[in-house]
Amino acid sequence: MTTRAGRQGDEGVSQIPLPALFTQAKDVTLAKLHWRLNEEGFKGIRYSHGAVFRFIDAEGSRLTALAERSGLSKQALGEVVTELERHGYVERTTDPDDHRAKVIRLTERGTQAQVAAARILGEIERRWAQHLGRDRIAEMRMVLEEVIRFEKS
Amino acid sequence: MTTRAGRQGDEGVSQIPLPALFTQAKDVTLAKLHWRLNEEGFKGIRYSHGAVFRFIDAEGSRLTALAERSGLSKQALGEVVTELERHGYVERTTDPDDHRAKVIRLTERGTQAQVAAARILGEIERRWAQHLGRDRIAEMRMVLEEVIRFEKS
DNA sequence: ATTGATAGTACGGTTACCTTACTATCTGCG
DNA sequence: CGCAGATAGTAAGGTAACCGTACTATCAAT
Repeated sequence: MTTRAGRQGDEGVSQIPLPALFTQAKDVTLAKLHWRLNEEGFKGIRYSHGAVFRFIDAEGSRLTALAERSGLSKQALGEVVTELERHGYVERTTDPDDHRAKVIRLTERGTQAQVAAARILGEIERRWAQHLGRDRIAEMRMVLEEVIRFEKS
Repeated sequence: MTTRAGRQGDEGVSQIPLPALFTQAKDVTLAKLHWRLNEEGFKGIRYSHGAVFRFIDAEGSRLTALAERSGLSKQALGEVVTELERHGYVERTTDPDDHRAKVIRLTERGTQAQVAAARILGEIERRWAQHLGRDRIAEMRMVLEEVIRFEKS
């Protein structure tokens, strides 16, 4: 018995803790995404900006709506929007029907970035599927979703 | 054709982006781990403290060694150690052979926390295995590791 | 017209890191 | 031996990504 696994109650055995595994997976994926975005000329986009790109409506959304959908506070989201505005990815206009509210809308460039990000993430996943197995990646997705749902309930 | 998937080039389709999936999986796992630790009386342990618990040697380790293993800077790790010291989980003693260096060692309580954390993570994983399938969780682990290795190379 | 809710902003705080000095100590060489 | 250069750790200050608690502007409803 040199290095055989699976004695009896041996479960995980893979030594590396789950949170570290998830964190590293997230990190390598995001690193690649942002590297590619930069490569394609979408400068100044950072991790936190995803909260806007992921949840904004085509016709624009209110700050409060984006905050709720992303689970961030209004302030946190406000800062993100300000940065994206500075970089020309979104614009803030006062809602004509409600002068308290502002509508945040993707600019042409912002839409391009959104499309590019979705495409790049798709490419990353497809490359994984090619190298590690299409079914295995699909399964990983499903199991991750189930795990999240399970722990949240 | 109501809601059937798998037309042609349809790959991920699961709408939720991979980084979000990984992040949520990490978050729910860590939330549960720290909740349980607290429940068992291990107070004041935070996410970042894992860098010490995961990488420290039984005979104690130097700050520099822990920093290297965890990928953090010496300063970042120094702060973490200071906090763990305040909470009584580790102690810092000057290395008798090299007075520049200090040896960081788990206290009795620190070792208990380390053991508890490992046990709890094992329990979490076992529960997933019971509810979602033992093989599926094992596969998820493997695929995650492969994905990480793949993107890092 | 005032009162209470709502949209967004301002200000300050926290966590988890980082970089750039700096001090103390050790090691090797002339 | 004595000093140069490396190494261990600390100090100071900065940044990113958040948070909560005010506060202002506006709206809606009596």
